Amino acid sequence: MEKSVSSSVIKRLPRYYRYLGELLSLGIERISSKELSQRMGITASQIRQDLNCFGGFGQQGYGYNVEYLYGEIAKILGLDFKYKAILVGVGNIGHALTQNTNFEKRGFNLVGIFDTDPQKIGMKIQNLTVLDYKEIKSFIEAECPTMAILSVPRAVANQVANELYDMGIKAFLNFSYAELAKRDDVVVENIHLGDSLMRLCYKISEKNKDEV
Amino acid sequence: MEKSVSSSVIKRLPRYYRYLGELLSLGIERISSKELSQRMGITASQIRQDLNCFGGFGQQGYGYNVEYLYGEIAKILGLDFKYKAILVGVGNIGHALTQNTNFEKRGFNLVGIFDTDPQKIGMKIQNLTVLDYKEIKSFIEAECPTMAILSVPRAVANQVANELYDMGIKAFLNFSYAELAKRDDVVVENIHLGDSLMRLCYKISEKNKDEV
DNA sequence: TCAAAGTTTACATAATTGTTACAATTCACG
DNA sequence: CGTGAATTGTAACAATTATGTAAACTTTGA
Repeated sequence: MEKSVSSSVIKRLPRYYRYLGELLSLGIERISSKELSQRMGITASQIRQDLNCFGGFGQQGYGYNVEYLYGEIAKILGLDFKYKAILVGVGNIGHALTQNTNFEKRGFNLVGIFDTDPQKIGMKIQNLTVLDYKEIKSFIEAECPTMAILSVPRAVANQVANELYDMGIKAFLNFSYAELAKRDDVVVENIHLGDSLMRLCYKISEKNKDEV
Repeated sequence: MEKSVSSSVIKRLPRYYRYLGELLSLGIERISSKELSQRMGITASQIRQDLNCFGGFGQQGYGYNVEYLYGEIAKILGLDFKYKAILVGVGNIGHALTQNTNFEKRGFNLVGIFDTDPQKIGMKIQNLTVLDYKEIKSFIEAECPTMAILSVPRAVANQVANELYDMGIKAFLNFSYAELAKRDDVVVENIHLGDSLMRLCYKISEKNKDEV
């Protein structure tokens, strides 16, 4: 097994990808770590070191080819393979996600939407129909989705996650305020909006202190 | 000026707050760093050191009083003061936010909602009416909000942020895919859903590699 | 009242992460 | 085709962050 790459590096990868995508759409063909560092506000050497974790994508005296690097990072992130995803819980956040997020460009393919609320079951969202949560087991058995977007109330989050786990889902994008119980064979990305708000609140308070 | 607390510590504070809130609702009066560490999955030593950045909230031989510590962290985060916030852009995400997020409990008070779309202007959301973005200047002058939740399309994000900056807003919760230009006197929390998806994609891909 | 058990605090140590510096390489251009 | 400027890749160094632990303090129970 290769030496694993530190999570600090992984966290930065999507940001590199984002910037490269923009450069690409601007028609820029090549970029040096120095110029990219200025745009991104991090040091050039960090960029070089980060990228070197995965191989030498640059060329001395030339820099990095934007299109090539963009493609390589996509491969590293695994965006070239489309994992099937389901959305569980059509709350406002869940609904919003389906509209705004371009899953296809980020490694996923949304194949099913589920809820328990009779009012929501049957609704058309994008090109999908909201299904009854009761049917989720047979759906998962048939479709074998890899990932579930969990957008259910806090109180039931862990229960639902456990049920899905037993049905074979080992990856979650968790929007619920609850913290999912940790398991070795499960990967989770949490999006805790409340935490972000509180961090922002802290920053504002700190800034105000300094100014007084 | 006191020595500033590292951002690693700050990032963890909301999570402590969340766990303490839960303990509180469970009626647990006191907790040791050891037990909390087991629940949270981090070392006891880190918990103690993190908390000690802000003062000695614990008592040797006793542990930490949950209610007291909860209150102290709220004070540190600045949640006891309610900053006025406005929502700019009633996209799906923006709309969802107003429904799901309990701003009041996280240091903010939502006082205005703005959009440019005539179809949305006039809509009632919670107890607020969506106002025309054209009116935002006079509104800001009158109400002096501290923070803006930016939920506008990528293409206009930086322009809107600049306009708001000129009107006096120096704190942003940014949901747009764009990266806001950095300024010294502005604080920003970014929520890049796409990045989270890609990180999750990476984790899934890595896990699959290991298993092969 | 006293001793033992438990726990924080404070600090020393270890591990991780980021930066600096420079040799090796390539490009650009006359 | 040769020289100089540009740029990466990488090793050594510095800074930050996390962990382990001894000393001091508090509670508890007999």
